[in-house]
Amino acid sequence: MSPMPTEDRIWLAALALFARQGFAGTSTREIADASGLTAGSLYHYMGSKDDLLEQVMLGGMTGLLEAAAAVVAATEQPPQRLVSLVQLHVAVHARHRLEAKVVDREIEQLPPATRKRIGAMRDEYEGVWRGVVSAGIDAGDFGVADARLATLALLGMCTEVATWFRPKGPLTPEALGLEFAQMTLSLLRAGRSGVPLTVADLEVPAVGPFIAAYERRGGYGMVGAKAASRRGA
Amino acid sequence: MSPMPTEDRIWLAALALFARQGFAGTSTREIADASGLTAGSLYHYMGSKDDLLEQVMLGGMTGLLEAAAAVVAATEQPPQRLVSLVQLHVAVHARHRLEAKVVDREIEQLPPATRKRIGAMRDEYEGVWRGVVSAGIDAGDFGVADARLATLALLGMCTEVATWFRPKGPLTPEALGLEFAQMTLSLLRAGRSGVPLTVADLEVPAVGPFIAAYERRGGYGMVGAKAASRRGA
DNA sequence: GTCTATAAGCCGATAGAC
DNA sequence: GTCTATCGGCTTATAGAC
Repeated sequence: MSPMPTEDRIWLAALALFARQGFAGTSTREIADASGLTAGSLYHYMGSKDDLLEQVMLGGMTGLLEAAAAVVAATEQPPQRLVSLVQLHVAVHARHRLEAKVVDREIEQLPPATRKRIGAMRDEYEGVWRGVVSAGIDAGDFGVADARLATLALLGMCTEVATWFRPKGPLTPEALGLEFAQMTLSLLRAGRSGVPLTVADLEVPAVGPFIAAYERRGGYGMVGAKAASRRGA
Repeated sequence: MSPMPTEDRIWLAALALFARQGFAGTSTREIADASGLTAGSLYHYMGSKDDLLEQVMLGGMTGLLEAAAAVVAATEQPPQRLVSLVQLHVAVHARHRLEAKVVDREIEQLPPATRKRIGAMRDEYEGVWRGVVSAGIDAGDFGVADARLATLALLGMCTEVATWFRPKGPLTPEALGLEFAQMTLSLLRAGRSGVPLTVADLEVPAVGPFIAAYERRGGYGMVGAKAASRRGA
């Protein structure tokens, strides 16, 4: 087995520590220890502790936005779109739960400029969901009245997956996404003329490619951005 | 207007700072500044920064557990029970969103002994919900198959309220709780022989007394526990 | 590419004056 | 009850040897 590159060891160590203890609760020495380095050596790979967080957040949000765009491009009707968005969000929050937890909880730790940028991306992502829910209500696909409230409820239930999912649990990320998609349709009272709509009734594209779209840019593996980070600084 | 007691100013300042920046991201000097004191004076009121967090978490979880017990005592059928649990949880997470956010996110920051204690309380609370969902499935009130999954989904959607609720928004905490209760029944596919059950069909006790049960012990106002904290130390 | 050594500053907490 | 002053330790980050 080939030894893991130092960059990746740092990335994974930081992700695990930030997810468990929070960004502010993690010292550079802890990251160094967990990576098998000393504190000073860390700065050969990263610009600063802040830069490291910025890259985690930017990578995660970029991946999520691009994957959501892929979902919208591959589907047309609100029910299919929403089912795919939920499957994607849940599977990503299960497969990459450490990264997702950091992205979801550490926005306030970013320096103001970056915080605004990430906040805007978060708003855009939420807007995609709300747009689909709204369109579904207008088209008579969903029986709920308040699109904003339903969207917030759905995002909440899907996002919290990152806090409780365990890889050794009974369900794979993809199977979990399917279960949550069904609960989503129930919550929205999806259906027409009193006949409930279930996931089984729908032709839904496979989630795999959407998860792949997330991992293409959103996953780890681009830690070698120290140069880019220094250029930006 | 009577000036706010120093204890309460410290409590509210710490709550606001812990909620926004996290426990680890907040210094005792910041708490002191926001309370109109110097760092040293803080220790006339608290044993340590850890003690302060412990009191927030213990107070919040105790309040939630006692209020949930009041719900269980005041209702009998699973649908009513769950509707009341959701109304309570949502209204408390809206009315006391700073405290709720801290309780929900800062468990890992506690020293191990306290962490275990709070973790056990959290498990107990989740167990109450799961028990009601399970009982409802067994009784034929709910159409979902997996009680564990449904419970996690519901707790997730209700807990996230603390992150997005704004007091100046369109809904009061109580009205929001009612909307979430309805979405809960939909998600669970509540009803019998194909006829959906709505909140309007149920006789549900008023939430007010349950919220009051939370606030009796769970709210702020018992900061004067420095003595108690010192006794314990 | 990794180390040691260290700078400069903030941290939680205490002592003691008033 | 609040202050000032301060301790020892830990923080992020850099410099320079190897």
